Amino acid sequence: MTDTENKSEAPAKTRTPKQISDSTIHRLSRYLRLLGALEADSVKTISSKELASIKRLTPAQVRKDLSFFGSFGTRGLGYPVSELKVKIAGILGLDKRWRLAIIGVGNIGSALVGHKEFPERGFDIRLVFDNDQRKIGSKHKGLLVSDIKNLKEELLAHEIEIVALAVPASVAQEITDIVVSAGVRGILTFAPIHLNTPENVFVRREDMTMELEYLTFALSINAVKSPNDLGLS
Amino acid sequence: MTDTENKSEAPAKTRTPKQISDSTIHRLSRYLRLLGALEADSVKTISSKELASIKRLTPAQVRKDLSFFGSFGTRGLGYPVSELKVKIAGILGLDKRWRLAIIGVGNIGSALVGHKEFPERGFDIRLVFDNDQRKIGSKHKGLLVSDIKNLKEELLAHEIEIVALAVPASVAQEITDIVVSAGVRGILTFAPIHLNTPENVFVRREDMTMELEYLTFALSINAVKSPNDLGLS
DNA sequence: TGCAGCATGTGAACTCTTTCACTAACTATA
DNA sequence: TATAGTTAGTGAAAGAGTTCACATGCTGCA
Ligand SMILES: NC(=O)c1ccc[n+]([C@@H]2O[C@H](COP(=O)([O-])OP(=O)(O)OC[C@H]3O[C@@H](n4cnc5c(N)ncnc54)[C@H](O)[C@@H]3O)[C@@H](O)[C@H]2O)c1
Ligand SMILES: NC(=O)c1ccc[n+]([C@@H]2O[C@H](COP(=O)([O-])OP(=O)(O)OC[C@H]3O[C@@H](n4cnc5c(N)ncnc54)[C@H](O)[C@@H]3O)[C@@H](O)[C@H]2O)c1
Repeated sequence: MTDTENKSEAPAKTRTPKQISDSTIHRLSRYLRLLGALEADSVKTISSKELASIKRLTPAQVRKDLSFFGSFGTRGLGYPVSELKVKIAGILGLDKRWRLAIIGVGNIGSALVGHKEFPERGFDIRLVFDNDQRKIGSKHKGLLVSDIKNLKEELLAHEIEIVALAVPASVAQEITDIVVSAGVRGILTFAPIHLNTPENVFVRREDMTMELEYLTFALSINAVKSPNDLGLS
Repeated sequence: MTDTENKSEAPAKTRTPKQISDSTIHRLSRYLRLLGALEADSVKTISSKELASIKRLTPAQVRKDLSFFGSFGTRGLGYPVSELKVKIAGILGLDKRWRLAIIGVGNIGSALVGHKEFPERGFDIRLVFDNDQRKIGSKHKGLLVSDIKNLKEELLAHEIEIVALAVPASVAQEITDIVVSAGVRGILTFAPIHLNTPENVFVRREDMTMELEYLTFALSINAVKSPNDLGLS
């Protein structure tokens, strides 16, 4: 920790390094998707107003998000589509290809293995693991299923950077520990439990039940109260 | 102080009805999961401090979340596990079973159909749709695949309340329009595009690519800068 | 019954995020 | 070259969400 001498009585001259928020990063992903579509349509420039139209965002939001990373637009004109796309990709770390492994080739795991969008966006699934003898050694959509027993060695050998965890919750933590010991610092998990990991490992959870419960909450409130608002979308 | 009897029987004069945040609802889901596990272990009471340990939450956060909905604990003791579980389930609208339909029985769709946790948590998958003639009429994990042509009629007939959309992005919007016209007000979508829906329809998006890009952003920053902080977790 | 200890519930402070409002800067046109 | 029109960039204000801090009120025990 530490770093920054900040904290004195200085009223912050310039919003120093700045902390980038969770939501800003997610929005960058969305801008990127839209820019890809625009580029395919040969659109040359786009204004913050048009970019904002991809959802219920405001032009100011778009400009602020981008301003954290630099000045990419031209006043009076807008942003150059192709250029901005490259910039955002760079910000998100997508100027390189990433090596992934899928652990657990069950319902979710196989869905991931077959997903065409991943390689298109820079994610190469290099390894697939399971502990089921019937699956190990078999080809799964072109990928040989490896034995979970060799998890650490194979992750290291293939220099895997990100792992998608699609195993039962009961074994998610123990597998996580091995994954972390293999130097993997990015985990996308589908198990509905909290994973304990060191500070420098990033975990994102894809929790469908949680999202469904968000919907039931919203629907229940709305059924009882007024038919709109509550700010949920 | 406390709330003096203003006019009417309106509670709280200051902090008005209040808006419940997105994050509070998600945390309630997580509390609920933990409470289920605790109940299974015959734990009788739990303090906000212990509840907070499920992640990087603070006891104050837990208490604040719950306080939006009432006073469920006992000072000096904590919260009664079983009782709190029922209360939170009620808040989230889980005191009833919900009728779901899955649209698109491809990679993701079949994963959802086979997922055991859904029925356990109150979600009954009643219908499954596809437009592929080879799939229509066949049984998929016990469920007959319906023809997408009959979407609206079947949704209405079965009084479907929530739909999970697992179709290609290219057809997601048109299917959404039909779904909405059938009175469905909750949608969980896996297509990586923004869906246009009326105000009173709630949409939640499960976007794996976005989460992966969050990881690549975090990993890139960390590779370049200091090996910790930046507030990302 | 009284006392010590403990954990809730909550206004208030604080921090983070979004929106506002204005200036700077470029394009297009005449 | 001047001028009108447009839009990015950005401090500052406003709005949300989180954390603090403490009084309140319960439990358990002597
Ligand atoms: N299927 C869904 O729609 C869905 C929805 C939400 C959450 N999830 C979660 O995603 C995870 C995976 O779900 P699923 O439906 O794919 O389950 P699944 O049972 O179909 O697949 C799990 C796979 O993991 C393998 N496995 C089990 N133990 C292992 C081990 N120790 N090492 C390696 N592999 C092991 C199994 O052999 C199996 O292939 C679970 O945690 C589940 O709760 C699934
Ligand atoms: N598979 C993944 O891991 C993954 C990851 C992220 C996002 N997604 C997204 O989830 C969605 C589904 O992905 P998938 O991998 O399951 O795709 P898929 O192609 O395996 O399945 C799509 C299914 O939808 C059906 N379908 C197509 N058009 C239809 C129509 N008009 N009406 C009804 N059914 C129709 C197809 O027959 C097929 O069964 C896509 O939008 C995809 O981008 C998938």
